[in-house]
Amino acid sequence: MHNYVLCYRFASMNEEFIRKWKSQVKKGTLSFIVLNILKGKELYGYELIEAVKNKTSIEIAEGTLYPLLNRLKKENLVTSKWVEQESGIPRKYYVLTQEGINTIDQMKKYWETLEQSIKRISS
Amino acid sequence: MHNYVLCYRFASMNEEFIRKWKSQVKKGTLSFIVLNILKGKELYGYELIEAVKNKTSIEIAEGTLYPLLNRLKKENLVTSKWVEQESGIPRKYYVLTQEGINTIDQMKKYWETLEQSIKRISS
DNA sequence: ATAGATACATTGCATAACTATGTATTATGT
DNA sequence: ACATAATACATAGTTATGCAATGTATCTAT
Repeated sequence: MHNYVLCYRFASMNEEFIRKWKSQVKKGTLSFIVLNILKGKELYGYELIEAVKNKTSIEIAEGTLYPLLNRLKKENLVTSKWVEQESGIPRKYYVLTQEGINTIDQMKKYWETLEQSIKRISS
Repeated sequence: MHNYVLCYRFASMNEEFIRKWKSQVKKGTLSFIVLNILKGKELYGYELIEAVKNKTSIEIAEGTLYPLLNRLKKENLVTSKWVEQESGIPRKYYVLTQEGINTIDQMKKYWETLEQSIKRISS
């Protein structure tokens, strides 16, 4: 009985660590992912959550995305425009700026170096 | 004159964004990197800073590494042992635990999925 | 002797993901 | 008709972690 309890505790500790780790990995990668998705086409916030999930299996909360989009806007990497709908709530579409495009290029360079380094040491 | 000043400001804003972004990318990747380096052999703290720099070009501050190693220790992913030197300050060597090895495997699976997703959307 | 490298460690700040919560509209099921 | 879920925006507070700054102590080279 004691053993079962202990096993459960160790297992959940590890899952907890992995859960927190995945959350930390998102810091930084998420802005890179969102900018890359916006490179293809203009999307609105709620749609972006679905797009990120479909393209990367990463599930993000609304409380994560909206502040992120506001930061990107503040940094002049994206702009936004309200678009009225025939029915329903208006949508705020996000558009990459030229500075945003330049920034993605710099991010990509760093990411590729990092990715290859990690591939070397983790194989 | 004004133009020069403006250009400089825009450039530095972007560099500042990239600098902060790189720092964010480290959150999460760094623990994965350190664990992977320790998989090969036991290292002490100061040596790890050099190893990370050599293998990934990532420069980390001591104020980053030592708290990180303490967290990994607290999570039972590594243990440490003091090793006296013939001359000089004793070194604290870090050793992967079995739980640490298991955790790396789980991290690796997540990382590879993420890496491939990002490769798809960023190319 | 003084500077710099080696080797450990902690404190406080900034950043960003996440949970919880809030508002408002539309669609769906019973 | 009414409740529930989905759509669509947003913010406040909590938590985790990188980093600059600072501190202690030893060894080496000039």
